[in-house]
Amino acid sequence: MTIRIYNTLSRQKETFEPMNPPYVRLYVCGPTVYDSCHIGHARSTVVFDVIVRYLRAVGYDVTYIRNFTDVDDKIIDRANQLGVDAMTVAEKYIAEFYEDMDALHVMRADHEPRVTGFIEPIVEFIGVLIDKGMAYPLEGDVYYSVEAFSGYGKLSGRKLDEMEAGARVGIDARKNNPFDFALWKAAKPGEPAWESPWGMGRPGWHIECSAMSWKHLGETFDIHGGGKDLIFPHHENEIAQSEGAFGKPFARYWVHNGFVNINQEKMSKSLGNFLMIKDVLKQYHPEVVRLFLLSNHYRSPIDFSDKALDEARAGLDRIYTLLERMAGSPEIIEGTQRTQGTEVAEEDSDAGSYWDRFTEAMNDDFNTALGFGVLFEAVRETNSLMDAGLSENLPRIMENRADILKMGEILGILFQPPAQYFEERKAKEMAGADIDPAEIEDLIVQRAEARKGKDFKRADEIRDGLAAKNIILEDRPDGTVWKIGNE
RNA sequence: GGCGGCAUAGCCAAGUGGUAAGGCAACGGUCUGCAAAACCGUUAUUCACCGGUUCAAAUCCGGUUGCCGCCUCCA
Repeated sequence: MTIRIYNTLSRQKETFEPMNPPYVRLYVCGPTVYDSCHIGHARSTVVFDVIVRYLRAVGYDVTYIRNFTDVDDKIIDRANQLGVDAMTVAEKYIAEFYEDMDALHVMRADHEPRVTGFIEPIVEFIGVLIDKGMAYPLEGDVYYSVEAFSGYGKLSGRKLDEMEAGARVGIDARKNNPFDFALWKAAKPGEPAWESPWGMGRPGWHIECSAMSWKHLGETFDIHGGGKDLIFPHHENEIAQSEGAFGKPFARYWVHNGFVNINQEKMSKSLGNFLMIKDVLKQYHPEVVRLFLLSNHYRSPIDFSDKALDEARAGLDRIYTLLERMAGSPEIIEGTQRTQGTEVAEEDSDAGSYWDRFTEAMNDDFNTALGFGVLFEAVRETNSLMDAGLSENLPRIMENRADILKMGEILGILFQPPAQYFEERKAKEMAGADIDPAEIEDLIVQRAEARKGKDFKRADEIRDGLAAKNIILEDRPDGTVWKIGNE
């Protein structure tokens, strides 16, 4: 089994060969906690969540590090606005991050270091760079000297002498080179500050990731991830710091996820169209959001819209409808119990299965969009087998069921009992709509009476009336259930 | 100005040399009192356009058009 990963550093897909199999060391840049998480944070976090789940599922022993930037200009600004201290702001948004990501079924990383808990190694790291002549103190700040690192620009494909200094930000004449960046910032009055050989201050933005990955994963590690926007300058600067300090390659594979646009526009402050995760979750089930985020390849842009989310929901409904159908079948429930002890043997006999096709998709640069294609094919075949005859097709149905759930586990969906999924989906939508469950139940009873008396006109009136409110009735062998439609 | 990406059916989307996955939507059929769900079938002789390479190209090369991202703290 070979996994191929697109490496930003080489701009091509490469065969993934960890330094020390089966160990994989992975570092992903986490959020700066100065505001609520938006849908873009969700994409990055969910994408790497899936990558970690997959690597583990195929046998790698992954050490996953994701940091919190909990001291920074923006946090300080926000604290000043609110009249609280920076720590209070950071704590609030770290708590929110966990709320949002837990809801989205994102696993915790193995270590989630915070900058404020990492000052000592950061100071140590800066000291190494100064000793090597790659950084210089300047009036209480410390700057990295980009000219001292010959590889500067290799990740983002830039050359120092071709970059337009000051294109967006005024040039600081004190620096040796306009692209020199701060490793340490002297404290201004009232700002959070720590002692250092250069005076009271705090770390620059980029140094934390070099220091944290160094302490947790070593001088060289396997995969470094983050959003595309971090390629320059953040990741470029991390490379300069870490390779400058240790003279060894830093991360071997660089993985960057694309952006989420909102109705075809980039999310931005000026447009005021930041879409927060917590707001999206008020309207859509978390697994719908995950399905949406994973329905495009992780490197492509993805466009958020109600229509796109509604389609994702229709797709997820389809899968859960099958699981619900299975949950209603005594043979399958019995089959589940029977096979529970024989999981390992089942996996061996899985050659050529949907799961195998799914792994092929995932092995090709984590192609979750293709993976969903396999999942939906499995759903269709399984429905078809159940239509054709449950008992004669039971072994195959059980096999498909196991594969579907296994794929769901990697994608981070299908974790709920189907009945609960449909209940929660209903609850989400009733929150914003004028729907009274008791009234619906009452109408269903009335309709059942009418049907019993062959008064189909009355029965259809009730059903059509509900349909007008986007409530769909399903008459099943064991009674009538209602669902909210996809409008 | 520099660097990079994208353009596939009504919509979303996978597919990087061997003859167009999957989802949503629509229509027809089976099932049903009628529906819903499910299944079957139909919906791109064609992958922005023009050239070229090749036995063979959505896929490689050159050009044109259009859209987008990055170029100092935004995932």
